[in-house]
Amino acid sequence: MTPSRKKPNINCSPVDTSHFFGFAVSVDCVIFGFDENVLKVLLIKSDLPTFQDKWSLLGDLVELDEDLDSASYRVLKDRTGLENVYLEQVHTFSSVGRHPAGRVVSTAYFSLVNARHHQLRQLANELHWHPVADIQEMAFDHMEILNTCLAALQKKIQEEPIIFNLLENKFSLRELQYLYEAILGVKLDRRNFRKKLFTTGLLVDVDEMEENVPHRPGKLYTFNHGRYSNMKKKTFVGIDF
Amino acid sequence: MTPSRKKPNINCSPVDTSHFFGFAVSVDCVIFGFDENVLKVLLIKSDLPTFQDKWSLLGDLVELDEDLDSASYRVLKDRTGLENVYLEQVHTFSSVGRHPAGRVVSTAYFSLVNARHHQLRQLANELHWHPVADIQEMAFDHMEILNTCLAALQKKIQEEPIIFNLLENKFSLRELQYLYEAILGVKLDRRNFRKKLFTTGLLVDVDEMEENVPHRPGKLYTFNHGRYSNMKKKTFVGIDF
DNA sequence: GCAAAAGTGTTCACATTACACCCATGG
DNA sequence: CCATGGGTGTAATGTGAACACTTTTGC
Repeated sequence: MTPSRKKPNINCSPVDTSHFFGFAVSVDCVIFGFDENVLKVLLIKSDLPTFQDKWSLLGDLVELDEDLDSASYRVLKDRTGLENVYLEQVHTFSSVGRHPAGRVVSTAYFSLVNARHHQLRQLANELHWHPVADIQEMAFDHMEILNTCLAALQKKIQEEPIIFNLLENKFSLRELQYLYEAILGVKLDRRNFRKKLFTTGLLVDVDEMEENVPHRPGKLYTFNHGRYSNMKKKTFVGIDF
Repeated sequence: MTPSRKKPNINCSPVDTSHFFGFAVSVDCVIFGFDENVLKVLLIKSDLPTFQDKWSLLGDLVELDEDLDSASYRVLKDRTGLENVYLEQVHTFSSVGRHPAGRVVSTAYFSLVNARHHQLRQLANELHWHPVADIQEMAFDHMEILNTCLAALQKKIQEEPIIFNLLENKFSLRELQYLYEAILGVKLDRRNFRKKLFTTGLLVDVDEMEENVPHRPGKLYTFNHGRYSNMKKKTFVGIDF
């Protein structure tokens, strides 16, 4: 390869760069959901000969007139039917041989959706929820992408209260605690958990109880979006365990 | 745009994707240094007509046979002459109109170098260190990239001891404290700072003193790489203020 | 001797942890 | 009445923040 210092630089001088415009760019979405007290991810089966019958993340090529965030939202909307979902860019994967179709650089996003509140579209290719803990092998470099996004999720839920995107609008403290435990892979003390969550001031008691549970019903809460927006302006909101 | 659900998907089915291979991919490196008790960043002047005389980050187009990390290392080596520098991918920027030469998606990295221990190469285009705090305007979307990378640096130095990459091999506690203060934009209590740093066990007293300082010389320390590697295996090393 | 920074401990407030019993509901 | 989880408080420990004086060197 020609040393770049002998070559004009794209940020610096006008130059014929046509030979560089040979990349495709894609997004891959790690769509997390929570169901049956287990953290799940939405996967599809690959038909590519190279990865016959391996599971793959949901992704797509980015159009030439589209940015990465828009492409991710598009994938999410097309696959889950949901809009206004939580979506966060994590990392860009660029190994030279990572895609058999050619030089495809892919930016990974994770998103958090309510696994019960959406209808899966395009049920072809066996679009399904899979328990994250059970996944051992995937197509492309998607196992690495999944692991990277899971680590990002674990870190992020201890910094900001994005976890509520995975729950119904109303939820019990038990559901919330099981969700934290499922994502972090730890057991938490119930009393300390309740104390900490209440002191954040981010839970609103909606004065309703669980129904149809085979035990004493718990209170239901919603996430206080308004209060969180105010807090964010001033300082970060840590929820550490 | 055609809804993607009517279109074969790159992760799923073989498909003619040639019309997507029209992107260029670049890297932009936010190269941080510390000198005169000020956090600085290495910039170059742009010759592009659109951004005449604006300052720009160091970046380059990625070759078709090169991944993003390699491209960043190449830029760094070419510009600073340094190898084995700390380099970390931060975010990928993809606004449709962000580069006048065409559709260029750029992945931002920050890197930490010792601003005194390298020789600037390619002194054309006024390659120079600039105090981060003084920068108001830049070419392209580089102001946004710089701000994003600075925020990433601020966060990261409170999670892992990467900050030592900005100092000489031997440093005084005062230099280290001033560096934390410069990056975080806060004042720290000297006694508490020393206490905290010593309890990490990451400082080795090299039994030398500062020389040629107009005041009582302080002890010099080095960063305990070996101990840090061991700690990393077990748990993360937080340095919070 | 003066200016400048090195070096050094204690106290207080707050946050985190560990831990056990009674209560409400469904079956 | 039994199984299941809901709901509650306190004591001990650890962590972060605030704070002042003496010492060493160069000039």
